[in-house]
Amino acid sequence: MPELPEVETVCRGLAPAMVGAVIDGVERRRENLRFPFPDNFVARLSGRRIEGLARRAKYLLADLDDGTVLVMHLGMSGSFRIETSEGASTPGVFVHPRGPAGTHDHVVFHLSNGTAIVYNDPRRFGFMDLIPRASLGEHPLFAGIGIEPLGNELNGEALSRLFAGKAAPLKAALLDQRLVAGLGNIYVCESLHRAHLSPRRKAGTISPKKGGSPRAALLAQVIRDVLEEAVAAGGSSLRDHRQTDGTLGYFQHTFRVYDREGEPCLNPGCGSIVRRIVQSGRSTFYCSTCQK
DNA sequence: AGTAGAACCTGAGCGC
DNA sequence: TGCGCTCAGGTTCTAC
Repeated sequence: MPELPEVETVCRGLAPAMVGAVIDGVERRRENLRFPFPDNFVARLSGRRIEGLARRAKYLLADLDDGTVLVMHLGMSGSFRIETSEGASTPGVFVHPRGPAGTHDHVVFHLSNGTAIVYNDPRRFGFMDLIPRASLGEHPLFAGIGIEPLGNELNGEALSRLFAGKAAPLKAALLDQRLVAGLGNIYVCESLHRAHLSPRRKAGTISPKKGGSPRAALLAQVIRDVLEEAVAAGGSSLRDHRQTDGTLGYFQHTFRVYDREGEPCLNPGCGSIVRRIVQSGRSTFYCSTCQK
């Protein structure tokens, strides 16, 4: 489910409820998600004040007042919702659309402001960890992670440098979190279509010369554009993904290729059929006429 | 160096 | 109504 824009949307939705609040208690309803919870998870969180909430790549980072960071990854199907003490009839409170209430609600943070932050994750590919702020950068999760696509580091020169000499397809290189951190299957497909670049092209060929190229600069720019537009739209709502207040993101209405196999390419004057291929075990959608 | 495949899970959608 | 199959936003491992 969540790529960078979805995690950013979740972060912005949770921040008003979480930042400044004290964690009065935590319900941890199972022993593990993708990984076991860290030792003494509940005890280490209880009584802590949340000083900030941020996103890095696809991770949510909650800064606690004891110098640790609560790290959260949503996997494929994780989502948060905010519940107030007034209950489900309160405007803005997410009511799960189907299934028995509470199914797949694995963690609940009870906050001093009366709200409960509920983590739901049917497939349980998400995980949570507690890491000292001072050593976050050296932690295996973050050491060697790639550049932030919405930060200042992403430009044509950076892409050229990162992809130089790589024989892997552009699609695989863009999905590699060690190079650029935060892109997922949807936004890679969309970005490559906008940049008119084939997902099958060798990554090293976007910039045959050192120091960048118009092609690399264009790719960097469309990645930023696509991500920023998706964040502005509140993310995509594939299947059961929703924002923290239960409303649907609507960026999926602007997909140009993703999940459009067999439908016409939307580039003006093209009209070729969008194709689906499999790369690195993932579906790739693209227009073989427009993307070279 | 790359890639294919499998693994971790549940649920939706489809053909029959 | 239900069975069996494929697919799904992520990541990480093994085996060629």
